[in-house]
Amino acid sequence: MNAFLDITKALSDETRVRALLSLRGGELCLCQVIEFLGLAPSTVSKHMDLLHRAGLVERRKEGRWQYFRLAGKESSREARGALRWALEALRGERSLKDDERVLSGVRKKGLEEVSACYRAS
Amino acid sequence: MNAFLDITKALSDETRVRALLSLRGGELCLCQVIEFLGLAPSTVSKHMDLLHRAGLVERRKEGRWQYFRLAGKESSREARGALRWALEALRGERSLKDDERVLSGVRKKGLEEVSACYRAS
DNA sequence: GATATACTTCGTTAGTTGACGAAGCAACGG
DNA sequence: CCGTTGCTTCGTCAACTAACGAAGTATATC
Repeated sequence: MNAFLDITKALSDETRVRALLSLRGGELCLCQVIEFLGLAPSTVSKHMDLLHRAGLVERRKEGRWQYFRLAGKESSREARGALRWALEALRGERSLKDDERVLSGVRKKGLEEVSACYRAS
Repeated sequence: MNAFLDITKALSDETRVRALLSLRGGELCLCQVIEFLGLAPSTVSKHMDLLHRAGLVERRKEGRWQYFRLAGKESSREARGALRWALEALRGERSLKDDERVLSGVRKKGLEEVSACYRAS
């Protein structure tokens, strides 16, 4: 029940769902998610931590960068089931079209450029 | 996205999840859910309304009684998918064993007896 | 080492939520 | 009608949460 509630709570905030879906195209560095969402680093860090603790997202540290990707085979059965459902339920969601556009921009930039942008704000 | 968030928010509260699962054995009157949860009628009414608005539950009014049952074919594709996932994820959940016991007691009682009990509290 | 960079932790603040009880509404029973 | 009963609505309160910025930590780079 607790694992289930951790998952549903993680999925019950729009910002977190957008962050989760931003990983559909593959792994992203935290600074890329920050740029994508346009929120304060501390806020995004906390969101990603929540997604991770729910098991929906895996993290990988490489130097100073924290990379996140969607949960895979290493994650719990419950988290993978939730992820499968969420991705299916939100497939083609119209209200997320803008996000996809912004995201492809973020993905094209190098990490340095993204970081510079986040530094400037 | 809004429909999705309505569903995840509905599922992100333990009490609501317990109420939802209490309908697995078939339709229940609100007063039975009240007795099952042991909460104030106004509180339970609001919880069931939220579940209904998320599409996870259908309601039926018969005289003074409000009956609730799990979403069926009349509900949205999204709600049915969510329900399928939630039921599967929580199948056999150990922490809900007590609930099942209490629930079978509530189901055995007639509606009048349940109401009397709820009146007394 | 010193500086910068990527991220996290902490404290604050505004808005949300779950609980309750009181009062209201609707349907049945006298 | 009039009271009772099942449920809903409303106002209140305590607890939680998302957002921020400031300060802290860890990892490169000079």
